[in-house]
Amino acid sequence: MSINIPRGTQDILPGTVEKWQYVEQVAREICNQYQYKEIRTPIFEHTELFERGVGDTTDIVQKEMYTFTDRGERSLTLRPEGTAAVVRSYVQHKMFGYPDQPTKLFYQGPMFRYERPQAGRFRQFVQFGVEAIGSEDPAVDAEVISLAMELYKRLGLKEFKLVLNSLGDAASRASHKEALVSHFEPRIEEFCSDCQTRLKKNPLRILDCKKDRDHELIKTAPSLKDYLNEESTAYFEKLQHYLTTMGIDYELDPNLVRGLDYYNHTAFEIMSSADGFGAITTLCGGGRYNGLVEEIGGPSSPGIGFALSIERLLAALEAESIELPVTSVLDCYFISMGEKAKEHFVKLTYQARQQGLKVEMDYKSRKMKAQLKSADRLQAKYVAILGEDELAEGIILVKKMESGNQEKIELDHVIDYLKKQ
RNA sequence: GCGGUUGUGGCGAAGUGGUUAACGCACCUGAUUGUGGUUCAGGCAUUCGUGGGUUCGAUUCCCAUCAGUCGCCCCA
Repeated sequence: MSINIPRGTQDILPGTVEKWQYVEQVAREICNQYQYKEIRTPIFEHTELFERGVGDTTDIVQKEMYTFTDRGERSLTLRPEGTAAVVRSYVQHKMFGYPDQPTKLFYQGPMFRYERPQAGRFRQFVQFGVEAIGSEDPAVDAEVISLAMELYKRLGLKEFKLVLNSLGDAASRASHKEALVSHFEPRIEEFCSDCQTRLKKNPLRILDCKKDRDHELIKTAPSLKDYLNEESTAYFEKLQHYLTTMGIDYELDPNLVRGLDYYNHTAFEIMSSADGFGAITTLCGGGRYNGLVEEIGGPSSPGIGFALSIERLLAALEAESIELPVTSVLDCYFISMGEKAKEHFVKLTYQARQQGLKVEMDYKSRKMKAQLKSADRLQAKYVAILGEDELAEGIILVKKMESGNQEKIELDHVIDYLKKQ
């Protein structure tokens, strides 16, 4: 029995990998324009980092981490998200002391969560994310959000929307949570079993429940908005003002909550609204985390960032039938008839490639017809045919595939000829 | 962690309790001693995810298990 790929992971094969490369390239271009610099951190960290950074009450930490003990008895964890590690690095390398704050970073790489896979969800998935640490200014929030929106826009996506909310500061959040619990608790048995567990874990989620959405208590529930203090409200309004002046449309959703503990103030999601997209519509999630740097052991530094999944991005492109410009053509396919010609091509393909040409040859001594078929499949612009007769004459037949026109070229001049085309 | 659904060649996909497991695509070979995307002919699964059971006999029935897929929880 052969061994298969682990559950929830995927091989990205030629034919698909080009799409990934294209998306990654566009993301890098945008980051360069926005002046976000790439950071690469390990794919595993001390388990404690995520327990403290992500929050040990979250589902991620409680049941989704790939945690293992190494030979030195250290508890390590395959990173389930990127922000904690970036912040760890920010603190460890004292980036808060760098000139030109905020520190603007981006990362891209695999993340790992032990979950049941489904459409848009994997155990290993690739996130692209940015973090801007060291400034608490709604203009930075606006910049970060606009960066994410720009990526989808540049790739040609149309059916997506920005959803925005403010969670306020920690105090606002806590008092709202308390209010929610005392609002629902007396009659919680009227709600579904999910909501009953939500009451203790994350009461805000009850507002979101699909089953209980018509319950009167949901309509009369205390709104987070009413628990935002003056500062939080002003911050949120300023951000909205900036987005409006940038021409970025958004939708306010008071029930938008992010799953990780570290968020406060700005929370946002970019969601696909394309038909036929799976149940999971979130393409990108992000928000502000003003307490996180301190939590990780650094000086109090406010930050904001987002993470998006390349898998979901590609799925969204697919749902909208958007083709990325990734086709590749071959300059020339070398067709050999006979052993001598093939031997000559071993040298010729090498030389052609040194000259910057993209060429291929046959390695299976197939019939000319089969070789021409390959040339066709590889979208070769030209084909160069060499057999006993040509070798004797010192020439080679160069055929333009599109027109079918064919001419004799001196064997020593093929590369030059091809380069001029 | 829970639930639905599927599992036959490289891919797609029929099928039946019983001597030889359709078909399509792809691929290879030949018709055409050296010219592509057309045509025609031929080739390509000791085998129907895996293990066990029922049976004279199972790819077809039953059980288990694994995997894919979709959904719930939650999230990117």
